[in-house]
Amino acid sequence: MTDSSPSQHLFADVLVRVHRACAALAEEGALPSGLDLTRIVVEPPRDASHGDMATNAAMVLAKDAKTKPRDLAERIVTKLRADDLIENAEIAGPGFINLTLKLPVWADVLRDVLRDGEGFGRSAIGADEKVNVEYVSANPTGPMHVGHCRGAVFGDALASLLSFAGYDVTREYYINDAGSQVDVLARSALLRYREALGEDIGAIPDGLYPGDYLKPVGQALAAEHGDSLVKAPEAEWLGLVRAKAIGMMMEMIRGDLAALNIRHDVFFSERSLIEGSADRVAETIDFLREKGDVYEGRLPPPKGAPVEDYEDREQTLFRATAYGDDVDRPLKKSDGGYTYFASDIAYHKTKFDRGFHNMVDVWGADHGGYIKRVQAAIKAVTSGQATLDVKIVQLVKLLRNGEPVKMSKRAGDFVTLREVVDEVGSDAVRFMMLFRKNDAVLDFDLAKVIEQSKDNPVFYVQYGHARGFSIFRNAREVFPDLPEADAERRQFLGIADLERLSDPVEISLLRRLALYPRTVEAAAVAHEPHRIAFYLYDLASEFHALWTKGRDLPHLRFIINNDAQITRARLALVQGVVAVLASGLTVLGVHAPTEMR
RNA sequence: GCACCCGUAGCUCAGCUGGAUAGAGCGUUGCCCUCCGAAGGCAAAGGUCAGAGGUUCGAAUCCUCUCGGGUGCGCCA
Repeated sequence: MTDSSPSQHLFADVLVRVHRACAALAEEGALPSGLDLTRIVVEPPRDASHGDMATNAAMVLAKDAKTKPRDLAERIVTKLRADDLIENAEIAGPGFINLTLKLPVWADVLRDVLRDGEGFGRSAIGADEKVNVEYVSANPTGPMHVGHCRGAVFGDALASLLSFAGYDVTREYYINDAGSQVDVLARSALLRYREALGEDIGAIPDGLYPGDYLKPVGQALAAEHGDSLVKAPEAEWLGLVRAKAIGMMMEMIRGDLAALNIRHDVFFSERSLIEGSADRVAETIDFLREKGDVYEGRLPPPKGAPVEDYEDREQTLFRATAYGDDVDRPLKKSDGGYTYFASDIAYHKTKFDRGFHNMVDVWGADHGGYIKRVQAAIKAVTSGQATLDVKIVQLVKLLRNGEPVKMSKRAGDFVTLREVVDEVGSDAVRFMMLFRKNDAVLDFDLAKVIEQSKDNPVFYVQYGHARGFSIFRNAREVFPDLPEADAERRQFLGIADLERLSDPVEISLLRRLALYPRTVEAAAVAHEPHRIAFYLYDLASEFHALWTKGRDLPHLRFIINNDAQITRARLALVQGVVAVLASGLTVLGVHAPTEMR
């Protein structure tokens, strides 16, 4: 295969061949022209005995072609058999076409991997389109706790995945620094300030933040202002103390994120929407009002949970129902300030104004009821030109040996993210958070994730990578000059006689490698990074199995002392596995170790 | 009451956006290994995909209803 496609995507290549076969049939008049080919897929068969790949082309096209699926399959098969990639094509079941590829195809796949290394699997489907991924966005009122960490890891991995798939990704954090919560923060900090000046403040009153983490803020304020704020009225110190506290909280949060190997490109301040020369929230409301999407009106009282101080009044409403939401949503509070929703509309409008037509928000499960209104708002504010996909991450149940972990009172009744990362490491946290679909609740067992056993997926996958390097180290008895550096080693192994990899288990492993680019694209399109984690687990599993086979069947060992040729080819296979494991782990933000300690 | 998410093996979960005989790990049971490549291997049992209808060549997947669990429901973010 000399005309390797830009994506090194074997499944995409074969799909092209199938399209070509259909086009040829159309030209001969055996098929109507202008058929919709987009529903045709080429996928791995459930059972390996069915061949290397299967396509549903005949079944999908049969109706429009006004023929029976199996008859049409017959014609497509004739074309496909003439293809230089395809060894054999057979019809099965209701009209599946099972394809067996020519053996050299697998050597070509490995050649691609050896050429591209960790870049294998990189895709261009994103076409450099801009995507904004907003995640974490925790309130700047304290350190991050475990509840935040799943969304943080998920968002970060999704951003990496989209980037790997060819999107131009911006990682963004929305700082909620404008609501009443940050005023509470400021009042809490002022108390710590008085404490730092030597005053006995007693117990922290209800409604204020009790955590010790505000003590450094108090000390910093004392150092900067002496006792000048003690007697000042709140109006004088509030803004100043608030800014200081938010600044220091954000520093702390950035530190927490850094411990998880997470960084954002943009930290967007909610306050910046209304401070300074322009009031972006007012502008946005005016914009919507001109479109007729904002009006003054009344809302029926909410059902279910009774609202204590409910008051039927006329208010400023966004016509969310015109865009798929269940009720219209208020934009102003009774005190005249904007609702959080109003700010959020303006905020998402700035994303659009900054050129993002693709947006992804990562939220906690408790915000699920908020999705419709924000999507409605984005439709209104961008005239349908932008899309927002909201990914909900479910709760994490923190366990230790199966028992729920008690909350630590000191930090203010929550387990901090830092405590967890310090205990089990960023790799374990990240991988386990991603080894589950985002919308399923997750049990996270502090004891199990650091276990060095097959039962621990983090270890299992990382050990696969390390085992590859262990094989390289042992291989130096046969190839003393096997290079240490990745690129050189890939080149060294790339000249191996890869066609000698012909044992069914070796081919099976190569088939798995060929699946990687397809997995990357599917995961990126679906916004589901967990698919990468599961793929890596499967790949590692198959690699370990092959290694183990060498115990009973010495001829299958990677290193065959009296046969440098086959050893080199198998080392190339190991290199392929190592490269893809490293690639996937990098996408997930997990370290790929060269040895386990 | 309404909206959204979920329901798959004893347990924890995948299932590639509608494909073939629904998979994996744990647990259970039975063998093998425990010298040549430590952090084991092989195999078996185990299913009304919550239930009932519908859509079509074909449904765990899409639609409707029912049951069961979670989340949320002006002026918190």
